[in-house]
Amino acid sequence: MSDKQAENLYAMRHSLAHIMASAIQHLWPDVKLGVGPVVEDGFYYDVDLGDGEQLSADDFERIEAEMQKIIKAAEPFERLEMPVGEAVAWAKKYSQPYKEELLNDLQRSGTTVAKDLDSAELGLAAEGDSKVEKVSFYRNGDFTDLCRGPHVESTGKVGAFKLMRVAGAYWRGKENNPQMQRVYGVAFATPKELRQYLDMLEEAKKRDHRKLGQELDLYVMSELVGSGLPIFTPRGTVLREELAAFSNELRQRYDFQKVWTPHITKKDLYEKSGHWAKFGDELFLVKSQETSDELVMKPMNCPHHTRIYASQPRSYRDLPIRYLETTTDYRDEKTGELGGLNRVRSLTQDDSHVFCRHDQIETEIDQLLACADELYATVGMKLRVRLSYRDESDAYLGDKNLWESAQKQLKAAVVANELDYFEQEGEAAFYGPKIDFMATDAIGREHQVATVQLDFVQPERFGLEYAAEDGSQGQPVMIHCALLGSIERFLSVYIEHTGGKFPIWTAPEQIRLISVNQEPETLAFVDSVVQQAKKLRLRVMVDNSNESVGKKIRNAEIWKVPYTVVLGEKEIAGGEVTPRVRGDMVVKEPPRSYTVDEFLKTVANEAKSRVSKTSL
RNA sequence: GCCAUCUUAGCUCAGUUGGUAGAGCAGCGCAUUCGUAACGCGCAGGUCAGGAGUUCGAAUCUCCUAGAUGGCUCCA
Repeated sequence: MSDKQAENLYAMRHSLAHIMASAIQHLWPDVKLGVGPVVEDGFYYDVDLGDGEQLSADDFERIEAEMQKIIKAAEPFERLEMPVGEAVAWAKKYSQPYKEELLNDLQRSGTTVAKDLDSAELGLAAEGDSKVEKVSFYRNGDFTDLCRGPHVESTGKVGAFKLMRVAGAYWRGKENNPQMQRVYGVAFATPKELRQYLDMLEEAKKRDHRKLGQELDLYVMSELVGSGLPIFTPRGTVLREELAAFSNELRQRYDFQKVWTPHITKKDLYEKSGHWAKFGDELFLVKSQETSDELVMKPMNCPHHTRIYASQPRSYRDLPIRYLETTTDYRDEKTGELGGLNRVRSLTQDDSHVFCRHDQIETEIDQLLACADELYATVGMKLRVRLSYRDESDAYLGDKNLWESAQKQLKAAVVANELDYFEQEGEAAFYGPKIDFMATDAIGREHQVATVQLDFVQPERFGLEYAAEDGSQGQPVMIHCALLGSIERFLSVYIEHTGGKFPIWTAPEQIRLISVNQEPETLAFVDSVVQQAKKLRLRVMVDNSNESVGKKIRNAEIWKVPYTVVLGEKEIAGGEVTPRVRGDMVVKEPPRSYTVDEFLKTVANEAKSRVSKTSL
């Protein structure tokens, strides 16, 4: 899309927000309007119908019909400006208290907007940081709204749209503000693009990891266990363990050592690290019935790893020291935030911590970037990174100058590795800046996955030291890294990315053997193949049920098994098999026969080399 | 945590204005012994999420609780 097209699409979406607000105002004349910005794929408008009246999806048809009327009328968008004071009077006159509040803030702060407001998002009027004197309005037909534009020429030129959903949203995103109703719409320049977008949503629905998780028997939830606490079945556990093993293997190439830490600890550990002050209300508390100890479930692992480091005097020669632990943490997330595997209360991290000297930071980060690169190339997801910096708030610990240099070092590493990156303030951890990896899945959605974090704060708080070359005491730097992130979240992404069609190396079931009949000779032959496969550590399952071959093939397809092999008289006689290959893996046609040994060894090699296509 | 919607058999879903629950698949049994996406017949399976209320009568109406979904807020 050219810049010009993008601008035009933006104006269309923005104009649609106005048209929707206008339509809602026609239908509910007393509506109080909030803000109506453009968002990814569309727009929304926050409205308050008053008296607690609620919109529902059932109202969309009426609203859309009213919007179509406005569109048909092709009302021109007119821009008008007025001094802020006059604008406040306007808001009062039309009893628009939310607009009035925005305008008052605008006037009072003297700059574009109060700090918590993003003028672009709010569609606000002023530009630059200079004192605001005038604000702009846009008018179409009988509807006028505070807005900085731009808009399309007339309501007739807004492309194709669809109202999608309505949801509660706090006024200005503040939890204690009144809750308004946010009506979302998607919009595109042409009906065809809208269609494509809706098709993508359909596809996403088909791939939903919660749906596939059930269909493919990967994990279950139980009300007896609690929300946000997924339980992994044998199949799901294979996925978890294969992925974790790969993540570990990558780092073990760089001499990371596995460690192990308990899941509960005294809260003193987190008071020292600084986590208690920041996340105390999201920790699970554990009470000892024996002593007066107040324990907590660990929400992360870095403070534990500092205990291993600190357990011995360290020399500059010992560094870097690299610990690796794949372990489960527990966080008491708010119930409304839980969903599938994406956000859980028991999350497993493939966590690692490097303790190193300042002059080793660059090499260490390079190695971790290489690990992330290889992992995501293997699973077939494109990466870009977000450099997550601090902002000016007081949410961060440690010396500001150290932060500055840490942020610079992260950026330098990212640039040196020629990674596609963007920078964002306010996304850092409280103890240091991060490189956050964003992976794009098979249907174009981006997810946050791996992370590399630089930390000067915890070494200081824990008083970590090493004996430097000149005999003085140096302080190591910590580099946190998780390649998969949370394994649960990664799985949700991975399941949707693959659509449940897992490559050989992660497939819970790699080969399904189907017996043509239940004669003893057939079953014996099937069993001999199973024994050979097991020797090669292949995950093989047998379907010798009393069903038709067609039915059994169908089942194997439904379970998305990579290789399905029918075994009967022909195979027994010839000792050769003709594997049926799952559609997405095929690179060449037609299939041919292989000796059982040749077939199994090929599959074992594919698993070992983590390929996604078949070499058969 | 907040707002909205939802919860009927293992799964996917029917269930008309309140009159006491139904299908397909899966499961089990019988029959069949089958060649690359569904053979047939039969059987069993539900405190309609849980609780309280309104009513002669509640899957259906009201309230509470739990869980799920979509958002908001948050994410070490």
